[in-house]
Amino acid sequence: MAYWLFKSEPSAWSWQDQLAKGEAGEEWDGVRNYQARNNMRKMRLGDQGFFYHSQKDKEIVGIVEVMAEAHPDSTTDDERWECVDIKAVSSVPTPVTLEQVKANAKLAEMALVKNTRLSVQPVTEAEWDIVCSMAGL
DNA sequence: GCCAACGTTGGC
DNA sequence: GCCAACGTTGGC
Repeated sequence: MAYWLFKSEPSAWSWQDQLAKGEAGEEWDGVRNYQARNNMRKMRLGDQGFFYHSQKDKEIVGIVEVMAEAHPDSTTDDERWECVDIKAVSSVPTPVTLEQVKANAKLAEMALVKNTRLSVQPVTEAEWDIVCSMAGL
């Protein structure tokens, strides 16, 4: 199983919005970046990811699961763009801030730190484990 | 609100 | 195919 990180501006699509969708989940649409799209194409059913609030909060607030693999993005006719569907699994007991991630030398290679503008990122298993424990999981 | 980083577009 | 111009993202 692979791990990912989904970044969203709370004002556009927040963790609360995602939670409200429950088991129905939601398309992770609107991605217009090749790297992010390529990451989504690699996702498989059951893969898990962090849900990160950018801008104001800058923290990992929840865990999501891939419930549908890459398919055309319904928000555009441009067939270049695809998206996956994700559903909320749980909120994290203790949100992990960007500041905390930056302060941890073992997480220095995370795309969250190195490639700040990428909205859909891969997370290694080692990084996943560390962040989970920081989050109180 | 500013600005650095980076991706995309389009002229040549 | 290069590169300048431009637009967007996101941290500060």
